[in-house]
Amino acid sequence: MHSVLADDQQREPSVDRTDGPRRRATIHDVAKLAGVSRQTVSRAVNDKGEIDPGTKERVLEAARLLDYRPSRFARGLVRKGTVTAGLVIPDLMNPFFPEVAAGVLEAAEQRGWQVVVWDSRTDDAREREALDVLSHQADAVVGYFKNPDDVLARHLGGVPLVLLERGPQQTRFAAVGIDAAAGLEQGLAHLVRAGHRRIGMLDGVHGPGPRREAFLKETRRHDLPVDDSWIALCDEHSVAGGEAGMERLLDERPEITAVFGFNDLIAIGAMRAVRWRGRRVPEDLAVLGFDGLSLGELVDPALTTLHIDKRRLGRLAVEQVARLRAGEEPMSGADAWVIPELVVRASA
Amino acid sequence: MHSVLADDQQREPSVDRTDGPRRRATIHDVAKLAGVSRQTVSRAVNDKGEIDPGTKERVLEAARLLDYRPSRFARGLVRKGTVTAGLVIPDLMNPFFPEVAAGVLEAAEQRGWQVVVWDSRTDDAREREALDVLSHQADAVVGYFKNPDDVLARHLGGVPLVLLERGPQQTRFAAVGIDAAAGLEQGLAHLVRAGHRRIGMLDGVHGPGPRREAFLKETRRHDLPVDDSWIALCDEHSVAGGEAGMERLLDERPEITAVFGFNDLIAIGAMRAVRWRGRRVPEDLAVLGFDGLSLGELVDPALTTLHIDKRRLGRLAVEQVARLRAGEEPMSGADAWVIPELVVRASA
DNA sequence: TTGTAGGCGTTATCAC
DNA sequence: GTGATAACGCCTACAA
Repeated sequence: MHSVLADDQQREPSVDRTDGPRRRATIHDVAKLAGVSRQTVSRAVNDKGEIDPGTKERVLEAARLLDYRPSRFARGLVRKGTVTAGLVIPDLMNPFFPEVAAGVLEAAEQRGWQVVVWDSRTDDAREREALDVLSHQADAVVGYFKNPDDVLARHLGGVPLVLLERGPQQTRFAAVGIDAAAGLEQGLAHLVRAGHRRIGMLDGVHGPGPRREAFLKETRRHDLPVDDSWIALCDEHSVAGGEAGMERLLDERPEITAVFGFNDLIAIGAMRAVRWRGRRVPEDLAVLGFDGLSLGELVDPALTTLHIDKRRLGRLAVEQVARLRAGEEPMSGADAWVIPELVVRASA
Repeated sequence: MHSVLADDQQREPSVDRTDGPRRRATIHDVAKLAGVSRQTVSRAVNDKGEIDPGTKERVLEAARLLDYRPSRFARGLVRKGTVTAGLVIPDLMNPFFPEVAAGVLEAAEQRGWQVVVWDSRTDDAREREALDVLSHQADAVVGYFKNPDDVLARHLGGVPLVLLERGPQQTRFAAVGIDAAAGLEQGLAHLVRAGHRRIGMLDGVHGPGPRREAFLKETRRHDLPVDDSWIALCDEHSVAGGEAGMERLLDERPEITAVFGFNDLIAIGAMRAVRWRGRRVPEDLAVLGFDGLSLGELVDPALTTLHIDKRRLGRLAVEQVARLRAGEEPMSGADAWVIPELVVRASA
C-alpha cells in the first residue's frame, strides 16, 4: 500500500492541524494517495467499466481512508440535470399544508426533482427571506405567499414561481388553486335545502378573497339576507381563531342558524364556541367547513365540509412548474383548479 | 436601449438566438451582450461597489434580456458554506411528523442550512431510494428509518446520519429520541392511581420497541397481570389502525379497563372502537395516548396523553448534525432525549 | 472603474 | 486500462 501523506502543495500553507474541521478530501487527494490519476478515481467512484479491478479496489480504499465524497457542486457543474424546487408553506401545524406538500413531494420525486422546504409561518418578512435564499438555490419556487407581485418579483430574481393560491394582488405569476365558487355552490345549496336562511361566515385573516366572494355570491343567489355584518374575521386559521371569531359573530348576529367556516380548523373552533354557549350542533346551529381534513371525521359531531384533494393540488403545482420550465404556456382556468366536493357529515 | 417588462418573466427569453437547444445563459453570454468582461458582470449582479452605475445598469439589462441567473453549482464551488440537510419523514399525514419537521426546519434555518425533504411513506425501499439521492445531494441526513445499520451505511456513502429514533438494529449512527421509559412511568402511575389493574396496550407496526418495553417494565413494577396477550399490534399508525387493533384486543382481553396506545392516532382509534362496542370512555375503559397531538384536545372525550415536544426533537436532531459536522462527539443519553410529559384530560 | 489570470472539484474526450 | 487536457460557470485576487 502506498503511504502518501497528502503533502498539501498549495492549499492551507504549512499549517498542519491535526484536529479541527479539516478540509474535505477532493478527488485529487484520493488520486495522490492511491497513486493514480484523478480520472481513474472518477472511474472507480462512479463504477465505470474501463478500470482494472485491482486499481479500483485500491482507489476505493483510499477514498474510504480519506472519507472522500464527491462535491455535489462540481458534479452539478459538469453533469446537468439536477432540478431543485423550493416549497414555501405557511403553517405546518395546519394539517392542510402537509398534505399539499405531500402532493408536491410525490410529483417532484416522480420527475427526479428535489424539494427544499421553507416554513414561512404566515409572515411576510419570512416569505421574502425564503425567496431570497431559494432564488439562489432553487430552479423554481412553489408556495403560498401574501406579498404582492412586485415584491415577489423583486426577491425572486427571475426564478419561476407557481402560486398555490392566487391572492388579490397576485396576477402575473402562474398559479394553481381551488375553485371556491364551485365549492360554495354545493355548500350553500346544501344549507338552504336544509332550510337555513340566516347564514353567517367566519372568514380568514386575509379578509376578502375567493371564498368570501363565492359565499356572498351564492348567498345573494339564494336571496338570503347577507352583508358584512354576517361575516366575522378570524385572526388565525386555527381552532382557536375559529372559537374567537365565532364568539364575535354570535354577538353580532345571534339569529344565525348556520355558519360557513373559512377552513376546517376554523369551523371546528366554531362548533366548540357554539357549544360553550349552550347551543347544539347541528340542531340549533349548523356548521360547514372547507378543506376536508381527516380531522373533521374525528370531532363530534363530524364536520360537514367542502373536501379538497390537497395532494392533487400539490401535484398540479409541480406540473405547472414543469410547463414553465419547458417554455410552455402554463395551465389556466379550470385546468389549474381543484374542485371541492361536498362531504355531508353530522354538523350540517 | 430595450426595456423588458417584467410580465415576460414567466416566458422564455425572446432573444434566444444561437439556435439549437437553448442553453441557459452564462455570465459569459451576458458579458458579451453588454460588451464588458465577465468580472464586470459579476460585480453588477452581486451588487459589488466598484462599478460605474451606467455600466451596471447596462449589464443588468443584458442579464434580464438573456434571463440570466447565476449557476448555483458554480457558485457553490467557489463560495463554500452552503449546507444542505436531507430530512426523511415516514408519514406526512400523521400530525406528529410535520411538527418534528417544523423543528428541523426552524433549527436549520437558524444555521443558514437548507433542508431537502423526502417522504418515505414508511416503506423500506423508498427509504433506500431517499438515501441514494440524498447521499449525493446533502451534507447530512436526518430522519426516521426502518432499515438496519448496514443497509443504511451502504446507501449513505459516508454521509453523516442522525436518526430521529433509534430502532432495534440501529446502533452505530448518532440519534436523538424520546425517553419512553420516563413517559410510561408517569402514564402507568396515573392509570394505577385511578384504580386500573387490567391494562392493555396497542402497539405499533414495528412490534417490540422502547414503548412496549417500557410498558412491560412499568406494568411489572406495579405488579399488574401482563403478558403478550394483553398487547395487540396495529398494522397502521393511524386512527384506522387503532380501531382495528382495539377490536382485536377487546376480543382477546375483554376484561381490560384501560389501554395504552402506541401513539395518539391509535389511541383515538381505540376510543372509537370502544364506543362502537357500547362501552364508555373513560368510565368503562380509560385510554392513554402517546405524542400529545393537538388533535387530542378536539376529540370527545379529550385524550389523556404523554406529550412530546416534537419541535424540540427536530431541533435536537439538527444540533446533533452540527456536532457531527464539527467533528465533536454527538450528544448521547439524556441530552439527546426528549422527555414526555403526562397531560391529563378526560379520556383517562 | 475595469480587465486578466487562475483556481474551485468533477467529468468527457482523446490520446497513449 | 490509464492519464493528460479541456471544459463546466463563477469568484477572488491582482493588474491596468
